[in-house]
Amino acid sequence: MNIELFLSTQLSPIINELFGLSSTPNDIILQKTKKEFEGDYTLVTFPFIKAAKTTPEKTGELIGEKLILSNSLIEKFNVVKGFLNISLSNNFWLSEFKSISKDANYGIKPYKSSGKQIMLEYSSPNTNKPLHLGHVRNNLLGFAVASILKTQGHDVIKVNLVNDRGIHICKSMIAWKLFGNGETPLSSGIKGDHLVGKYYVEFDKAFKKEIQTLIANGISKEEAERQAPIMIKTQEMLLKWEANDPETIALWKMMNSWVYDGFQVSYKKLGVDFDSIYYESNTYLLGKEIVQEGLSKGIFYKKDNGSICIDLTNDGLDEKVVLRSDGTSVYITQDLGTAIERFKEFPTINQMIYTVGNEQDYHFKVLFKILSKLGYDWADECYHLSYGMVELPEGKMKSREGTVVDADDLIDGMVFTAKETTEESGKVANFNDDEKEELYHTIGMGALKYFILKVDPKKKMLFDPKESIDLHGNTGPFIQYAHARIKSILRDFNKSTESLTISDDILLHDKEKELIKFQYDFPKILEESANSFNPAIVANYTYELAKLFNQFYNECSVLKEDNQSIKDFRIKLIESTARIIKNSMECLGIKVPERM
RNA sequence: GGUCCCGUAGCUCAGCUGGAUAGAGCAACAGCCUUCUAAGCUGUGGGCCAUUGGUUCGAAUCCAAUCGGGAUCACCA
Repeated sequence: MNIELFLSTQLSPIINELFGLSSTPNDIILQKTKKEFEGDYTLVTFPFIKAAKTTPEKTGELIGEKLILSNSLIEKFNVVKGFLNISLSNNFWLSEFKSISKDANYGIKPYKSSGKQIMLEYSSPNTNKPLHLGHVRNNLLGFAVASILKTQGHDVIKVNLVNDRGIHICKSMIAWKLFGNGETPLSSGIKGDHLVGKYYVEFDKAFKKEIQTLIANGISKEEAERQAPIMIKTQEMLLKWEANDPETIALWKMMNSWVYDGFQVSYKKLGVDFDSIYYESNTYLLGKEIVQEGLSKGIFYKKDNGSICIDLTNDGLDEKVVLRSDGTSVYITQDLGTAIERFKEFPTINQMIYTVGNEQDYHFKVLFKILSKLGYDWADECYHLSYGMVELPEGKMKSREGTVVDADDLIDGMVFTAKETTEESGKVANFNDDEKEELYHTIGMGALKYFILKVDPKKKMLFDPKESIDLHGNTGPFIQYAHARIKSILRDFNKSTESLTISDDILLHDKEKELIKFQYDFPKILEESANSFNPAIVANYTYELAKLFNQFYNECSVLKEDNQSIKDFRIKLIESTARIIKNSMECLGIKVPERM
């Protein structure tokens, strides 16, 4: 039952009758009663006191007295200033719980039941360096949002557009050629993406050195950046690549394959996956015809120097080049082409989501605006899932300067911390080695994923490498622990929970009632989280649920409860708590252990 | 300079479609394991919600200005 709707349907006629108003149930806004007051839902009566021509207290009393007579589910009320606190009956909550308990997928709509198909792009790494903490946020966010959208019955297609070509890729290639001495992942024992990343840094070092030499010879900084021999060689390499030079292509393929092998390992550790992977080397020429189309429609115009532009100044944006004067593509050219191509390839998709950092907010504004001007009505269905940067105490991470938190190091470090803490606790004595390894990974990744996903994606977040990610308090392992505790009780119970029935005459303990009320909210939480593309809502909800369980656990015994019907009910209650914890953590890509 | 985002406890974050005395966690301090897993529970201290105005019965929340931080405005991606 939708409780708010039920209550406002009761309330609306009462208010109309009492005060001569003409409200509809939709106008009646209820909120959950704050913990420190008695009640389940609260109506704020301030808006009615003018019509009621009396005090807020009296207004609440008048409404409350009528309300309580209207339906037996409404048990009692109290008034504090302008707040009418309404309590629903014990039986009402019990019967709500019965339907929650019965539904193994409570809150989760059947897959593909909405009829909506959504393509979600995320990850989209460059193949010149390993993944760092910023990419980790992108990957976890994209994966989580996709999972959450699935709970709403949407068909979600996860895609990865790999940035595998361009001048930055050539930088690693040229540095390897110059300084690598044939080093390979096999010969060096270095993970492929890290090896390529090493040469990306090498390039930057050599480049800077050359610039300094040139500047010492009296050349300006800008000129030096252009004249640096290694930069010239890199540009030549890019031209060769575009001309399909066999030797260059072979080098490019070899180094990229190293990177893919490396990424594969990292993706597996992160637990993310894709339905399809695109490569920019296949798509970078897309979009040129679109430019011609826009030109003939008069949406774009050619400047004197031959470049093609669009004027967006009337839309609060600037003039934007969509094709260079030499006829080559810019970044937005291929994004236009890729978008149009995707809607051709998947004519049934209703929405396209791009998981990309907020430093590209402007780019996506321009992209969607241009698509709209070109007459593609689905442009309105394109959404930039923009997330804040991960910053270190000293500021932004920079790959070239090596001031990044490496993804693999971070993951391995978390798993190690989990191992240390677990071993210290002495709780894994009867685990075999495989089970131990799996548990350490589950806990370590749970801590890392939760740490990242609990913060609002839109906001930038701070990570201090000196302070390791916590395993206590508002953390992933806290939630995992609550789950493991429940599973431990259910194991000790050692009977099927299937046949247990929930009695109608149980007087609910405060914590039991809170747990039911909280579980009742789960579908709305998923919906809200999906609508706002915000996994943090699910994360924080799950933490609150786990905390509530811990409080319950502390105050109420399950297995040692003498009253059989209360005991059965509690078994059902914790079972459904565990299920919701598991399902919501799954939305975040976090596993929950059976024991820890 | 234009545009956009952000300033909440010492630190990391919730709360922001306006509502009651602004919440968690970490860190600090004090309690709770012969009782279903103490990665837990309970309590204490800690706040001019950046500042100033405005709208409102009511503002951390909405509006404006100011100060502070960041991003972006490439024929880079």
